[in-house]
Amino acid sequence: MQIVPPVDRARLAESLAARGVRPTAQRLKIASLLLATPQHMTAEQIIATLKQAGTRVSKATVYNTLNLLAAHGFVRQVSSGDERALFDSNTHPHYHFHDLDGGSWSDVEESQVSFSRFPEPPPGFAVVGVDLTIRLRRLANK
Amino acid sequence: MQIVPPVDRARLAESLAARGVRPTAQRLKIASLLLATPQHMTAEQIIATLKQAGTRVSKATVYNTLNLLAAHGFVRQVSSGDERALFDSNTHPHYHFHDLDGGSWSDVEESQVSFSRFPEPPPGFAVVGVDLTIRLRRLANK
DNA sequence: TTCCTTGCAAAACTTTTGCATTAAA
DNA sequence: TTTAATGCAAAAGTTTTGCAAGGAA
Repeated sequence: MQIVPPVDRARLAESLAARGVRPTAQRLKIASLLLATPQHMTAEQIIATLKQAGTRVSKATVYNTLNLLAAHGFVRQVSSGDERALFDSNTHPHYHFHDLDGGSWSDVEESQVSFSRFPEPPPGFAVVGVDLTIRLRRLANK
Repeated sequence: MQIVPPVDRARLAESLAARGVRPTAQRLKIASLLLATPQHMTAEQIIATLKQAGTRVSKATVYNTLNLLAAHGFVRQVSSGDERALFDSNTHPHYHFHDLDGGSWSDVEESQVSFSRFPEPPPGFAVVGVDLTIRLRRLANK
C-alpha cells in the first residue's frame, strides 16, 4: 500500500510559506498525510504510517511539526480524554462523536447542532470557541 | 491557613463504605478536600494542598484514590486540553467555561444550555454523555 | 555563510506498578 | 488473622529539549 495523498503539495508548500513556515520535505509529508482527509491521528499513528510508507521521520520532528501546524491553524489539537493528543485535520468549526468502546472519533458538522439557550461569558471575557463532544457507546445487540 | 473542609467526614465515610470502598484516612482527606466545594483540581494540586496542610500522602495513593473516586462517581475526570487530568467535584450534569488566558475552569449549569438541534447517534450507538467546553479569552481592556 | 531544521538521545512530566510494610475489618 | 491500602522507588508512556550535523536561503 502506497500513500498518495490527494493534497496538492505545491499548494500546501505555498500555504506554509505564506505563514512563514519553511516547507521542508518532512513537514510536507506530515501535513499532506494528515490533511489528505478529515481525520484524527495521534503523533504515534503518524510516525507509524510514515514508517509503513518507507519514510523515516524522527519523533522529535513529528511532534515539532504537529505543534507548528497547530499553532498556524493547519490542524487542530483535540483533548482526547485519554492520555495522548489527537490532531484533527478538519479546521472548520465542527464537533465530535467519540466512541467510548472503540475509541474512535468522528466529526459532527456544525450545522447539525444549534443552541436555543447559551450562557453569557463572565464579564471581561469573550467566547472564542466551543468544544462539544458527544460520547457514544455501542448498543448491546441482543 | 488550616484546611477545615465543610464536609461531614462521617457521612462521607458512609458513602464510601456503601460503595464497598474502605474509608481510610488518606481517602477521606483527599475526598473531603476535593468535595469541599465544586472545583477542579489536578493530582499535583491535591498533593501540594495536602502537603501545605501538613498531611503527607504519597503520589501513588493520590492517583489511586482519584481514580477510585472517579470510578465510583464521587468525582468526574475532565479532559483538560492540556496534559494533566483534572478532577471535578461537581458530579451533577454540567458544562464548563475554560479561561484560556488564566487556565482556570468554572462550571456552567446544565439549565444554562439547551439544544434546538442535536445529531442522531450513528446506528448501533447510544449517546451516553455530552461534554461541552466554552473557551474564553480575556477582553483587552483599552 | 548564516540561519533554520532534522535527528538522536537524553531529559521532563504525568501516571502506573511492584513489593514490602502498615492499617482496617 | 486475613485482606486490602499505603508508600517508596522504579517503570512506563508521551512529549520536549540540547546539541551536533545537514540543508535551505
